[in-house]
Amino acid sequence: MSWSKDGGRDGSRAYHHGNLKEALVRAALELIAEKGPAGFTFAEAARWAGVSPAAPYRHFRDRDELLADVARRGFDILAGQLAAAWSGGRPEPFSAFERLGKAYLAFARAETAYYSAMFEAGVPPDGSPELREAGEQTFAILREAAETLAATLPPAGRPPAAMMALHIWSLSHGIASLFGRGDRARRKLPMAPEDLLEAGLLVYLRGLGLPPGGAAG
Amino acid sequence: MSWSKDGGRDGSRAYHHGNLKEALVRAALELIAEKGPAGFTFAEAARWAGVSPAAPYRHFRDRDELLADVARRGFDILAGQLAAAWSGGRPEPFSAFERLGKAYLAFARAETAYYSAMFEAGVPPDGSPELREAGEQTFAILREAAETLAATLPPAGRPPAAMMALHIWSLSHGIASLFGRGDRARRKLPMAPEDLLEAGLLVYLRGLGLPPGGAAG
DNA sequence: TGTACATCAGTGAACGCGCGTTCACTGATGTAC
DNA sequence: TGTACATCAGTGAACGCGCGTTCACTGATGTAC
Repeated sequence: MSWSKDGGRDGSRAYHHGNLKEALVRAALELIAEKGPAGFTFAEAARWAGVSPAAPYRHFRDRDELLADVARRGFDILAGQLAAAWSGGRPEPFSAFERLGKAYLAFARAETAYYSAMFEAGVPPDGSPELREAGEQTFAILREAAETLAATLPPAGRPPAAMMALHIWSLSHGIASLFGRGDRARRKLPMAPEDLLEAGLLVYLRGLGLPPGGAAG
Repeated sequence: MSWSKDGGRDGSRAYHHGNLKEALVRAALELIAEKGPAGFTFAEAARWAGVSPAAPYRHFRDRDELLADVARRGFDILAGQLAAAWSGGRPEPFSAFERLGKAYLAFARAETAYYSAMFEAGVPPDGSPELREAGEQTFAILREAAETLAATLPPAGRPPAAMMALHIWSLSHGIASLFGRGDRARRKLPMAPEDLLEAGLLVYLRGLGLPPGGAAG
């Protein structure tokens, strides 16, 4: 499918890899998934990509820069999935909001390697402008969703939409980190993480006055 | 204060350290605080404790066992602080519950090294019976608090206390992990994490029918 | 279309370093009598 | 109270290993003319 750039020249490796940067990112993800964010080295990523240990230095200053790039890509992907789940709040904000939370959990489970690079590898959230930007764009989606939902709420005692977004993020993140991850650090839970989140969201939104006319709990 | 076992014999180091296990744990905490759970090695902990690199093997099979012991101790400490904050639900469950949440945040901020050993170092929650037990005892406190609080709630549509406990844990944990930590992986927040948690708890409990007669929001 | 040349993305050998782990050992401590 | 001995908790030297990083290099690619 890809490889069109190198391929064709029988089986021999081309001198230029052609896509080493992407290959290193994929290697990092593979190794993180296998051994956690700690157990991955620059040299090993190079080996995994089939390249000499000096080659990665053409693309990343060091291991940390590679990790930060992985985290940034993770935020881009997460933002995309959240946006798709939210889908402009259609058909109506309440159910779209629930999809949003579940998309967060699904990401944590399916993309554990990204998730731990983003949140648990010690990468500082504003270590690079690109990373900070990607993180903010992700949060912007949550915030927009919260704003749309807030507009359907009784105005009395309604908290700022930004705060609602932070609550939802924190709850989803807590559930994902403790119970929803795809690796061996997951804790056992007597129910599906999605159900735990859904129930929590329902209680929370009821505390805000919802549902006034929406779906019944 | 301590050292009574070795001390007295002028300034020379006694051949036996006397408290090496504790010293290694302290070394691990120091190093985790300084460089994150990834950046700490068995050999460095030995050096930090002023002991030869072979000495730790008398007390821990390997680095992972040391880390798991740090995590276990962390849960013991956290359980103690949560129990103290809850304080049997006195003077009344609602305010005690808020203290509980804040104690969780305080722990994450003040004991960042413990916190990351417990939750972010990749230590599997049931890697050892002691660790699992300590984790369960911690959760038992949350659960007891939730049960006491649940008893004050209107019974209609009240979720199981265990689920309430999980919601509160997840929310607190999410806020602590994202915004409340004491290290450089903390995200910026336009308010105190404690306030974010308090507001979230209030909404959640209102969604459960609280406060019927308790403190006003 | 062909040639010369700059640039780019790799190689592979080399280095110093610190880690994990082992080993035979030794000094200190505790206990039996 | 003193002696002999077992046990315990450390030493320190040694090892093989893989990592991070550098260096001069070289093959492939793109471009000017």
